[in-house]
Amino acid sequence: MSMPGCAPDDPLACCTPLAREPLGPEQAAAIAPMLKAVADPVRLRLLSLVLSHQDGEACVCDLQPAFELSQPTISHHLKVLHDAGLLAREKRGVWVYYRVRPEAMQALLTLFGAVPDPMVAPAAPLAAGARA
Amino acid sequence: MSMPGCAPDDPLACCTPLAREPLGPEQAAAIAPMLKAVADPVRLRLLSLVLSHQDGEACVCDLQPAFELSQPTISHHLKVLHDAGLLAREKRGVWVYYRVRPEAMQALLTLFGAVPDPMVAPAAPLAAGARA
DNA sequence: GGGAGACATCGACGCGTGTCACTATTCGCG
DNA sequence: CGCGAATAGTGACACGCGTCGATGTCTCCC
Repeated sequence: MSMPGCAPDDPLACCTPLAREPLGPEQAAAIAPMLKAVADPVRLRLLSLVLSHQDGEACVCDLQPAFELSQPTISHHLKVLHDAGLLAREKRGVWVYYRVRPEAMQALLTLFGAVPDPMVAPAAPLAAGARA
Repeated sequence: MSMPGCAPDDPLACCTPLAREPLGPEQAAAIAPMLKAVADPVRLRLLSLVLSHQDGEACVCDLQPAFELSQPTISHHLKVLHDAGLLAREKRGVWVYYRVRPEAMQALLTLFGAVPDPMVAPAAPLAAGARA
């Protein structure tokens, strides 16, 4: 109970696969904000835009023209993504460049990752009940 | 299904990787509901519970005791997950069994997958995406 | 057939959140 | 050194959503 990963407050380091075991309330509450951050059309497009942009980074002035939203609104969404750990900020001159954090993507992949048969259950007499 | 890929209203069949190209407003609007469905602690736990339950399925009476929520609330969350295409319903006798739809999980994995480490794949049609 | 249990639906309430106009801050440039 | 541009913060408003109690529907069992 000490180190087995999954600090309940660090969804990036944690993110037990959903299928591995029943998620505890604390873990769920820790992970949900990251998903809430992604669960918005504008933020989804922002992520996609940053990912597909030159060198994988983009500043607000690059992103805003893609939307019909005010600049504070775009800034707000970027802050949400940043606070959720999905985007990294770097200020260069007058511009602020955003970049997707690979750990976050990895965490999401781990979360929804299928239960890979070869991955776990070495000695577990679990009978491998599922999908036999 | 035809294969042109990415019908804008079918996030399950669609789900272009976020990093592949900038997501269009319609696509983002189509995918967001599925993510919104998952972006809730209770629903996250419900998914996890169903996935880890015996035979990968569970009825409401199996799930409700794990929460301190009313039965209608649990039913509501299950409906949200069902409407989002994440859960399949099957009524057997008096009980209703829920099961996670693998296509949905696959769609989510596809969405967040393909994070370009080596930049782009030139014209490679083989994709070879999965970790093989 | 009637009663009991499992689950869904409905209507209502309160909080969270996406949006905007306005304002503040920070930096480069002349 | 002061002005303008890029970005973030603030307060307000409207809508969405999670929750509940009450009620409806269906199915099994005696």
